[in-house]
Amino acid sequence: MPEPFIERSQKPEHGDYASGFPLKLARVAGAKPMSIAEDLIGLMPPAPEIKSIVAAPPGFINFTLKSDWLTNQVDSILSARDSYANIDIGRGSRVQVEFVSLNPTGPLHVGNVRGAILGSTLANVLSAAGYDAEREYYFNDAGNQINLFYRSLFIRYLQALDKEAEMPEAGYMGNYLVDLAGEFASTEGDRFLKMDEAGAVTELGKLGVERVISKIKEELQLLGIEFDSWFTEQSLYGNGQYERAMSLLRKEGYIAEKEGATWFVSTALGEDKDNVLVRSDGSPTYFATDIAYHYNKFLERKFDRVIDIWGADHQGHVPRLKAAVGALGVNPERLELIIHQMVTLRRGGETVRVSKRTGDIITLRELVDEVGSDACRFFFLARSANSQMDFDMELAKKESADNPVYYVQYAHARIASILRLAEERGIDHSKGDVSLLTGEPELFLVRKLLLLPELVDTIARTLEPHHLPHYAQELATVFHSFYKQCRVISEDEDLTKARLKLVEAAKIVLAKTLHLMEMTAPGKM
RNA sequence: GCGCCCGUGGCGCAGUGGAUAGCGCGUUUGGUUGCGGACCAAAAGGUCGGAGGUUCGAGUCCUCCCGGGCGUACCA
Repeated sequence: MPEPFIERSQKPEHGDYASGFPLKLARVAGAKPMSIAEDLIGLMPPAPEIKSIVAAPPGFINFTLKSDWLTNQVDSILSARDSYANIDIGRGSRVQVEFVSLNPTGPLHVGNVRGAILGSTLANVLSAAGYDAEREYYFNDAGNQINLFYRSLFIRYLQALDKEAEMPEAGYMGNYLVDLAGEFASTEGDRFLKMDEAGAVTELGKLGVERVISKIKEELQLLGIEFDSWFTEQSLYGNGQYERAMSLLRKEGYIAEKEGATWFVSTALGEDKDNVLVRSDGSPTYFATDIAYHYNKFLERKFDRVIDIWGADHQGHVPRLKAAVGALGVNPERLELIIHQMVTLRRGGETVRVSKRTGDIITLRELVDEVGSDACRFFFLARSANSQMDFDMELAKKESADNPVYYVQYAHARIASILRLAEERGIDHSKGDVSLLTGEPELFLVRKLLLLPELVDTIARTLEPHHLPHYAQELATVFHSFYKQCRVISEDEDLTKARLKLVEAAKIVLAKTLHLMEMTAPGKM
């Protein structure tokens, strides 16, 4: 027996909502879809919102809403204002969105931008969907890479003070480290030369990490991104969480010692192979600390839902982390991973390498300076996380004038301009009668406005924010079309007031959409 | 080799198993002596990478093949 379902009609001719349920039911019922549709319609009680329910070949049921119910929604939008499209599917449950989480060994580059934009937008949408959403940045301030960073910085520091020193093998060669070391040479002087080298490397290194993190914060701000929490790997060791996570795994029988190392027996959970947790030299792997980190997320901080956003280069890590979370006694479905495909950056068709270690990078700052935050966000957001993207900076700049970004924002500016004019003329539309909005372009616009709450619902469930820019563009199109067909401020005072209400509602919805994407909604352009 | 992702008009992308596959850019043709022309209207342009299969119905699900990306570490 199939489950009944109803969905948005794909075309206006099919009403507002439609169901292909009779087609599904025909299989098991052994009856003709059309007659099932008609029978079902006969069983449905009349509803005040519904104008008509009709059967349509080959067996759909189409529902059309009443115009006065639709236009009344304009008043609802006006009274909801900024909270319009806020829904409550989350019921206040706690969800954590962790993203970017780049190690503090260098500045953010374009490869990190995609995750940053995805994560911040998702967190916004989840908040609107009634979740208590927390944005977290996790950074690795322990382990191999950070030691290498410490050493690299120290060598650059020595060089900045005209000492002979050679960079370590595979060290961080980027110019930013040279600059950073130069900064420290002038602000800190040569005081690190006077202590023992190991201490100096660590102390200078810590200063370096601090500095890099504050730069990362600044850069994220350029895209409007702020985090609620900055979580350090060190803290996992500081208060024993690492040990607790490991001993829990051990207690559950998922740990084995072999070949001089400590292993997570993921084969017991259907994985292809086991994974090393503690190397034979006694140091924990990234995997081990990631398990401890997720132990912290679920068992210490008790998030109901955890979303990690990773690049495709970490995709192979997903099954074993899920297995590990399960081994900790947490339902792995509570951990959701968004894997976004890689971004290749181009400049006029030429691929730009984005390796931190070789140093040839285009930073987030350069990207935002050249292309602009709004355009960046729209561009990156419009593509589904599953598809890889080429980002050509030349093209992005060149096309920006004909960009959907400006098309959408222009609609908002236009609306603002109309409302400004109405205000200048002293028109008070607060008592406007929305039932006068009977024209097709008006109702079409109302229908479009009503989609946003459903979109928030969809995105909160599917974690696919790329629908947002597409909706924004459709909404702008419908508004522009309405604008062309319906003069807002006219001699007809009552109609003017009614239409001003509609226009203001459109402004609220468009601004909300832009703000969910963390884009600006300009009053003028 | 194996695993994950992608392949949709010239280009860039949407498309919760459903009705005639959509949108932007580009191309062509029109449009305002009124609220912002950064706009609107219309047209041309598709055997949805290929072949099988499941289904009343497949761009969507399954199998195989082709092409591209990313993995496949006692790196992160």
